[in-house]
Amino acid sequence: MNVLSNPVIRAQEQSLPLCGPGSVQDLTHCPPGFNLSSRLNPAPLIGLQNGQRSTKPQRELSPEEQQELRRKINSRERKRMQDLNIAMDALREVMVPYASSPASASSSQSHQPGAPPGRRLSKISTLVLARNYILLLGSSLQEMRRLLGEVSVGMGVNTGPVPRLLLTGGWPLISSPAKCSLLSPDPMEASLAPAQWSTAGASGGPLCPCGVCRLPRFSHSTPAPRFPK
DNA sequence: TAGGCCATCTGGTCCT
DNA sequence: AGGACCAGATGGCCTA
Repeated sequence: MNVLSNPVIRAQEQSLPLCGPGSVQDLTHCPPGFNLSSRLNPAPLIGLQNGQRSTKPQRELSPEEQQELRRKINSRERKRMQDLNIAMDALREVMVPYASSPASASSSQSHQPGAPPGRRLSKISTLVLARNYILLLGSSLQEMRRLLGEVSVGMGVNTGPVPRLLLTGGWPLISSPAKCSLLSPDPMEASLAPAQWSTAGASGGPLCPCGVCRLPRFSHSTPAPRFPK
């Protein structure tokens, strides 16, 4: 989203009231009886008897101070989310080559002017894709270790030039249970054939039914060089 | 028009 | 006390 075009942010920068008359903030964000004062200085917290949480009386803030504090908190949270999005974009940038893009293009979704056509990966797609890619790399590493071990034994060589790290194993494969196959693919199965991401629209492949990842299932295509040059 | 995705606000909780 | 983190709520935008 274009930050500069966001009315709320504009209001923030212009110190417009978030709620109440003249506010650009939607009224639904300001429920009936909205009272910033009561929010920043809440009445005795639910579940805490006799205000056990704070023994010190909260300093009473003037409405202006409350607004200023709220603006400050909002700004911090906005910054935090923007930093998170920057990191997500960096990850997305790395993962995009490994995801096939649908035919449809979205100008607003492709936030980069020179970005290739196609929809950009959603956040959850980026994360799931990255996770599976990491697992795939781990599987490849394991297989490579195995092959190197076979070669070493076949040649009657102990370890030779083979890096110890490769032979010692210890790749931190994730073994925690997950709801869907995409979120917990069998690493070895994933290593058997190169995985290819497909889209439901393009390939007709079934979407994952778990409702969490909302991504197409892995589909194995014809073997391709595992380490293309 | 429904659903997906997203940004933002907000209050609560935990940590330093 | 202040900041970081989190989750729920909400509205906007876009696509099928």
